[in-house]
Amino acid sequence: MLSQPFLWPPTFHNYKMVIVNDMPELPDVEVMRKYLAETSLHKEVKDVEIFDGYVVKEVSSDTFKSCLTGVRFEKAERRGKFLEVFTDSEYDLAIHFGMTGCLEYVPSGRDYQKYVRVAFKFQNNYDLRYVAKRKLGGLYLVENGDFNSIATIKNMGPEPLDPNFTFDKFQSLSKNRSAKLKALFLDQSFIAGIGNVYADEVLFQAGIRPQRKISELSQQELCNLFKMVKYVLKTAVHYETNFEGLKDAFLVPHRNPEGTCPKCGNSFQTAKISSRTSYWCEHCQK
DNA sequence: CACTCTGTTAGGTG
DNA sequence: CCACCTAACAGAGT
Repeated sequence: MLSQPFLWPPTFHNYKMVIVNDMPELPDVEVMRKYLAETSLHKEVKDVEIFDGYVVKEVSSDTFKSCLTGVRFEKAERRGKFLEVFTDSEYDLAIHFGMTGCLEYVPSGRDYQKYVRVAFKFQNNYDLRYVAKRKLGGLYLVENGDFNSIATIKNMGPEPLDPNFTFDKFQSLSKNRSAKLKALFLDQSFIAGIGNVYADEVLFQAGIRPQRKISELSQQELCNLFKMVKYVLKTAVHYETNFEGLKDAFLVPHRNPEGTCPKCGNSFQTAKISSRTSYWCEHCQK
């Protein structure tokens, strides 16, 4: 998503599509949530077209289609990297975008782009289409708002931007954890919604290298790390993950092999940590 | 052709 | 049983 600047910002009212190219994490899913809420609520779903049943999880395509035909989407919430769509029926919908998923709201007659997997066709002759190049995400049918029937959601750690997620909670979660910080932030059962890119960003803003362990941080470092979790995600949501607003102070827009640190100008270090590529600044992160 | 990218989980180890 | 680690998968891009 972050590497598609020419399509930003998404325009809700003339229904320009939201394209997520890569790596939807909490802020990206939040953009998608707003997009769905702006475009797709309170309209009857006349039909559900499933082009690739692989992305429909846990129930058959037929069940999925028949349970959601005739409903209206009433509310869109987010839990970690999941979008939770409440309908006016006993069935609700959860959407995970995997690595490459996105949504587009377009007139029903518009040609299908190559990777449309499912289309919800509304009464007003517009579609909400789930588009995904790689099929790592999926659509889940849940009953009576019980999103905890999805194991990943059930096991999720706290929602980082929830005001109830306080430093005390963060500190107690951090006790007895010996994994590298990078691996810890990738763990959705530790804190929900952070992925490879924003894990690097949080550690960059906190000035802490990804290989370190949470048990060896000073109280001041731990406190700062907690603040940066909130700050980074809040800022990315504020700018709707648009690079322009982030490029002067954030690592993310420069997170590529040629990129340099926006604070000191040095090249980034990269390494595989927890089998994921990490970027960090040797000078700014200790 | 070999290998990259990442979110999630399965499976192994201690 | 849990914390942790690694491999595997999806597939187009390099």
